[in-house]
Order: sequence, then C-alpha cells, then structure tokens
Amino acid sequence: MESQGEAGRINQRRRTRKDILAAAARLLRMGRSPGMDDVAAEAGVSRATVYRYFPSVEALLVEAPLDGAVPGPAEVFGGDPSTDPVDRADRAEAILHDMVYRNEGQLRAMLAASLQRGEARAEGVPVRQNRRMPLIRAALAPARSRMSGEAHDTLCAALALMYGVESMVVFSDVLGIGEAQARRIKSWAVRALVRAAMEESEAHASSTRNVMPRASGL
Amino acid sequence: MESQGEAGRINQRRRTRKDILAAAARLLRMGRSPGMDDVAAEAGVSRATVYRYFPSVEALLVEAPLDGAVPGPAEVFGGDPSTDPVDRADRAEAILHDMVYRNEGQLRAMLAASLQRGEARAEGVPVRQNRRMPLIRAALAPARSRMSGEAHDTLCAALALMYGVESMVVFSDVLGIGEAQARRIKSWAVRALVRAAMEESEAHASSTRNVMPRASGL
DNA sequence: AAGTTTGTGAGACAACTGTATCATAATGAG
DNA sequence: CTCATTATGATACAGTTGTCTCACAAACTT
Repeated sequence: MESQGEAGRINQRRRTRKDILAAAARLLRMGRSPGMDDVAAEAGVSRATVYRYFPSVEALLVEAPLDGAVPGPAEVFGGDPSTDPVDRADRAEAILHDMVYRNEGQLRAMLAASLQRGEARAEGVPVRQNRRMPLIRAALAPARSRMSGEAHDTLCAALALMYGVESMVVFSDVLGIGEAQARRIKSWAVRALVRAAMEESEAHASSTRNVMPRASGL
Repeated sequence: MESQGEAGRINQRRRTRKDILAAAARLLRMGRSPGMDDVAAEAGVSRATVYRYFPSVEALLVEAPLDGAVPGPAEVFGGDPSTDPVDRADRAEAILHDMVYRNEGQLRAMLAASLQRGEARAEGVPVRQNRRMPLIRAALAPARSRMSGEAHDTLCAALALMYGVESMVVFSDVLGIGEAQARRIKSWAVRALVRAAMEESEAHASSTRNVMPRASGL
C-alpha cells in the first residue's frame, strides 16, 4: 500500500475519535471540567492517543457533541400555525435557553476557548459557530415582510445578545441570577424588543422617518 | 504586639498589592496573557509573594485595573439636569461601550479567566466585578419611583445583558459586527427596553395586572 | 539598643499540559 | 499465513500552576 494519509485505517481512527469525543461529552455532562488524563481514562485510550487527535484540551471540548441536538428552524417551527413573531421569538429563546443551561459546562469551555484567540491561535481550530441566527430569523419570518431590512437586521442582532451562552454568563457570574429568573427576564426583554421593532415599522409605514439604524453583514 | 491581622504593616501590604495589580494591568495592556512568573517579574516581587495576595492568576487578572477609570454614577450623572431615563440609559451605555472597546484585550482575558476553570470556584474570590449595575441604577433613578420593584429589577437585568463585555463578544465573534454598528444596535435596544418598561408601568398604574416578572437578588 | 512580629525570597514539591521517542500490537495486503 | 504498515501504549521531558517550608530582613514595640 502506498497511498498514505487518507486510506490508512480510516474506520479505526474514526471510531477512536468518536470514542474520545463521547467520553469528553460524558464527563462534561457530569459537570466536571476534565483534563486530558480524565478523557483518556474515560475513553479507554492512552493520553498520547488523545493528543494525536486533538492538539489541546480546549480543541477537544469545543468539538464534543452537545447533549440533545440543537433543533433547527424546521424542527421548531415546522408544523407550527402560529404567526405572532413575539410568541415565536419567545419560544425560540426558551428552546435555546434549555439547551444552554443543559450544556452549561461545555458551552462555558467553548466560549473560553474562543476568547483566547487573542495572541497566538492555531490554524485548524474551529471558530465559533452561530446556532442562534437561523432560529431568530425563522421566528421573525412572519414579520419579515412588514419591516425594512435595516429594522429586521437590527432586531436580529439585538435578540442575538439574549439568545446565547453569553447571557447565561452575565446572569450567573455578574448578576447571580438563577435559571428560572434568567428565563423570565429574557422572555420579557425578547417580547419587548420584537414588539418595539414592529411598532416602529408600522409607524414608519405612514411617515417617512426611520427610527432604526442599519445593521448589515448578518 | 499581639493584635495581628489588621494592624501589621498595612502600608507595605497595600503598596505591594497595588504594584502587583499595576504590573498585571501593564502586561495585559500589551495584549499578553501573563502568567504568575511574568507578573512577579514585572512587579519586582517573587512568585510566592504574588500567591500570598492572590490565590490564582484568574483572581489577579479580574482585579487588575482597567485603562481609564470606569466612571462611577457620580461622574456620569453628577451635574446632569436630564431626567429622561431613556436618554440616561443610552448615555450610560455609550460610556461603558467606549470603555469596553478601549480595553478589549484585557476584558477578553478577564472574561476567559473567569470562565476557565469554572469547577473550583474559591469562596471569597469574586467571580466577576459588576461595574455595570451602579451605572444602570443611576441612569434609571428618575424613573425608579414610577415603577414597581419587580419591573425595575427586570429592566436592570435586561439592560445588563447589553452593557458589558459579553455583548462585544457576541457582536464581534458571532455576528461579525464592528464597533460603530454595535453601538447603534445597542442604543436602539436599550431605548426600546427602557421605553417598554415605562409604558408597562404606566399601564399597570391604572390596571392591576403586572406584566413584568420578578427579579430579585440584584 | 535590644527582641519580637511579619512581609518577603528562595526553593522544593505534586499536578497538569503539551511534545517527543520508542516499542508493541492491531490491521490490511500479498 | 506472512509481512509491512500504522495506530496505539508507555514512557520521558520541559513548562506552568498552586502549595508548602524555611530562612532572612524589614518593620514595630519596649
């Protein structure tokens, strides 16, 4: 055999890699912040092998699968007759809220890893993925035609501030607020923002003044 | 001398502590993420001494002073005749916005440090400083008497999601939005939230229904 | 000037991270 | 089956973090 790299023993490597990620996710789900030794022991492989698949513990934790698949827009609003953007935005937040608090430890690790990209960052490390915007867009779909593009983008960006892990960090670490309180506060804020954007768009329909700033590149 | 603890050599200890924090801030301002050795060398003290004042690198970086003092409520609203909570909240956000983007590197390091080893949380060590709540409270002071305590606390918590470093992380890393855009979006959202809370409170004054959830412990 | 208290420096130490090397065992091709 | 390929295990290693102990020197008290 001369073709190396791709066609060595793909199945074995895939299985090992999957086992390592599963072990990491299992430990993260226990609330621990595992080190390489822990992951290796849990996966039943040696520490050196884990390092052969992931260059650092951060890179490993970032790729560890989340508990419970993050539902896409189709799963959330698929067979949904509701057309009220306020309710839909609120419900989308509730779903992401549950996912975030169920995977708190892992998401914190992922956020921390993405923040250290300040100085010297490796090449292959995956950046941050954006799970929230598709959900937000889908939630606001019924109101999309009633708003200007700028108003829609601004609202999307503002909602993105409340939908992700970062809001949980603020609630927990800065404000010392628990999950239930956080959910109630975000629910109120999300509804207020969507309502405000729609009211401004309606007002804009009769006058020519645009209250909302532009927000492109989303 | 038998009374130890308080009256030992307070001045010396204060000076050492200040030097260590200043050294850490100096290194952070260079964009580095210093370790204990670096801080000790920069401060001109031994590594053991640094550990005598701060139990970990995280605790040290969290307390490191920022470039340009964060103005307190007095400096911002001291000789200020404005009483519109919407404008005041917007202006407070603008001030914190400038501070955040001026200290982006250090604040990212501080945020990462606070997330890093979330497992072993020390007892007396503050996880995060809370610079934003005093400003938010001062901004909303003119409206404080016109709202219920629950409505006020909920609004404060919702605003706290937009005032700090975390919103910058969302804008930059998740949405890819620059500073000016971020400021405009936050300005709109802040104004919309304050306005919504005040309108609901006015409506509440005539009816008995309370739309806003409770948020205590701020 | 004692003598005592107390902050500091120096170094040893275990634990963990990330890298490198070598030997072994599993795998697939002939 | 036989043999070369290759993933893996077992180490050893340097670097860092955080703890600890001991000795020294600066301060305060009398």
